[in-house]
Amino acid sequence: MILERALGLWAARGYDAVGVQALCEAGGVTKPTLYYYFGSKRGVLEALLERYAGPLLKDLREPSTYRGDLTWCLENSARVFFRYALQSPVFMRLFLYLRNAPAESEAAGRAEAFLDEVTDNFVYMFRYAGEDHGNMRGREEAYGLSFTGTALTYVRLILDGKIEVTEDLPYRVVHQFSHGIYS
Amino acid sequence: MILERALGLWAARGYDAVGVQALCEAGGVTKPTLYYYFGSKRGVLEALLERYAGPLLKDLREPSTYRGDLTWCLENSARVFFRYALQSPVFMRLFLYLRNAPAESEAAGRAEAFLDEVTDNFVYMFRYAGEDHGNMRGREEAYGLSFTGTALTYVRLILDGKIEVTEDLPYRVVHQFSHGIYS
DNA sequence: GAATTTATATACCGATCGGTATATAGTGCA
DNA sequence: TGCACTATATACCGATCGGTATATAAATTC
Repeated sequence: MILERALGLWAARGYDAVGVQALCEAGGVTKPTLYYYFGSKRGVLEALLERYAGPLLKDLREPSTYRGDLTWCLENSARVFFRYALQSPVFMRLFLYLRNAPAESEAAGRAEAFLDEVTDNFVYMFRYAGEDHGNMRGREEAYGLSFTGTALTYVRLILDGKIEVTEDLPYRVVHQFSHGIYS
Repeated sequence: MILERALGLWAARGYDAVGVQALCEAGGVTKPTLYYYFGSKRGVLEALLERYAGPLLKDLREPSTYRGDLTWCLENSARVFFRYALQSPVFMRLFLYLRNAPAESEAAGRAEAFLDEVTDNFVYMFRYAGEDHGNMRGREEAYGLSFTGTALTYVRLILDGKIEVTEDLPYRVVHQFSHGIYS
């Protein structure tokens, strides 16, 4: 419950702008109680990431494991992202915020491992896929990074209500990524 | 000079994490002096955006004005972004940070107008281009948003040293955007 | 039932937050 | 010279920051 409220506040106003006192009031506890369970403000963020980013990483693992069908991987990975954007929009807002937070900020430091793990999934995926797609020669890494950016760009658009989430959105996004906007 | 130092501090640690006192010490002035010129902490951010984001918007205006050659527009717009990533990396870091900052944060509120203006450039560009490219039917807006995201994804990769900036990078990015990764 | 552990609250810590009241230097001009 | 104006500094404001010392209530164990 405290974690949910903290997520909401941080996603709306940012990590530094929401103090421990505000977290306590939102969660209906007092400061010593919060420090009893989490140890510090940073500890609350860590528990929060464990709770929410853990499942996302787990859900991404299977679709991002290359088994011969790159398009299947991309579409289903995108599908996971978009599902989270619909079902956990507040967490995904925090996710995007942390991903672009200044490197030396406390929040970004704690989130870095999680964020890198997401990207690494796709870099590895393209590395393995590259063995079957010779024409990607040497661009596997760039494609992994690029796809992560593309997927999260669309997550952002979904969160902002700029595009509608239809059943075929993963197909369209991956098709555009794979064959360009003219096809 | 104060603005430069403020830019550096905010880009490295975030707007909320760097107080007015720190800005003053970094700039070699005292608080009343800073408040004499800028009125408030928020005022420093506004002056900062005026100083740095203004030129970026200006430099984007020409390449993003559609005159019949969409590829030319995209490549030269990308070129502007990448040039800024190389020449003003600290500002571009702040730019990405502000673009993904929580909606209700003070910093994001002040930056919103600038950020929207960047995106709007490309949305308009695709709207006009759509008149010449019938097969884009109804996807002009999505393409404008998507291209902005793609360009900034690459800016991020450049800032993080993940990809090298070569002369043909704008061509490659736009080619991938236009024709996909397989071509 | 006594001792121990777990969980919660009151009240406080020094430091820093954004911002300002007040005083005083320098500067252009009559 | 004296007046107005610009520019800078000292010292302070109440509020909030992250975090804690201490006390006590509830549950568990012996």
